[in-house]
Amino acid sequence: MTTGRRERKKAQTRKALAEAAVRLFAEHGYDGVTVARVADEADVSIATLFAHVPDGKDALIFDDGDERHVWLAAAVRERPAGQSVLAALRNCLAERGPFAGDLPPEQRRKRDLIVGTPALREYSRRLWIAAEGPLAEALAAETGRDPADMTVRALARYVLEIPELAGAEPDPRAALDAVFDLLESGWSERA
Amino acid sequence: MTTGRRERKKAQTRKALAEAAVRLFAEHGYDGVTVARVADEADVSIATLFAHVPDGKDALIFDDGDERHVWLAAAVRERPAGQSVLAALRNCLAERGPFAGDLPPEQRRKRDLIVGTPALREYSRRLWIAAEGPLAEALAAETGRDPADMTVRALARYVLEIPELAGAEPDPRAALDAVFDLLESGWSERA
DNA sequence: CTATGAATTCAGAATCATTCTAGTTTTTGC
DNA sequence: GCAAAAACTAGAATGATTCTGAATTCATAG
Repeated sequence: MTTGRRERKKAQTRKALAEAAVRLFAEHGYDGVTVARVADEADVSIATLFAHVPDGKDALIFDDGDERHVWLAAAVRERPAGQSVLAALRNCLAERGPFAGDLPPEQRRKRDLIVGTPALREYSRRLWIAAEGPLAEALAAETGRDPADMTVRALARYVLEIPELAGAEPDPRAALDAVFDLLESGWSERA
Repeated sequence: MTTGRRERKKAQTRKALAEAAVRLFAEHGYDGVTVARVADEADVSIATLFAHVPDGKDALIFDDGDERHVWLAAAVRERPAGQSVLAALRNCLAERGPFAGDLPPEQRRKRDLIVGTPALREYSRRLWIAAEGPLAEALAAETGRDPADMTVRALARYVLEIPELAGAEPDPRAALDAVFDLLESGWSERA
């Protein structure tokens, strides 16, 4: 039921829009490209562009980004026995987003585009933060707390803030580790 | 030199804009008010409105917000002897923003407006985050570290994220304390 | 006091993102 | 094949923001 011609075409158009946007943004800069130009390039009308990307211009290049919360919660729930939830999240993040090691040049260009464009960085952050609720629930479930516990919510938020916080550092992986260490041990530990 | 008629008029107009905006936003909702309406209410042209508030509609009601970084850094630097930097920041935040105890009804309305309006909340967060650099510097100076140390930057960021994170909780003050406790002791302490 | 240059103001046009309208074309389920 | 649902489109409308070019006001050196 998710594989009719309809669904296929929809996904295809969405991808065409994302690819056109990445190409154009990379070449002329985010502000140097109008949504009309992207629509043209993908050969759809402006109205159709917004039908496919209701969150607007920022969201154009984020073809995916709707399932972060799925694999984040999974990483917490299905971690190896004996591993802490934070260790699981650290490993999970280390492979994703701005922390991934060597990417194909295509994806590297896209990552650089995001990191170097405030509007896109901001939207990327929103995508991460959108997983706060689900992640907090998973954390609460795994550690036997109330999902509304402020401590759990704060931890979820702080973890999800890491890509934006550490993603632009010269050595993102080292930065990632430093922040996780802080979250694990707290500040007073090292004062 | 900062007290000519010019400066006075400028501040006066800025305040008129902020007050008009708060009143109209509170009455009709953020999206129910156009900048043109606010300009009218303050009896200036649209162009003048943007000259006074270059950051746009979001920024209209934040007449102040440019000196957070000053009193934050001061709170850290001039804390009582023996007090930790985090304790100083906790006390400092406890009196400000969404955590302030009993406010005059005027300011309460404004605070509720911000908390209840996504666009304003988001802009408020940006104002807090803008203090990250200065706060990180102050923290580094006080604890003998490199201001570019990721740990210091992360701590600054996490502290500044607290108003947005805990400000809408039923008991903001308790939430504030919970988050500071997490930052102080770390997660593993309570796993 | 007054001329002059900097800053402020304004009306109105122009851009651009986003939404709305209303009508046309596909796709799907039967 | 047919009717309803879903997608598409051109074009108009809205609203924020910027730009232009011409007044106005202010500060102040002379």
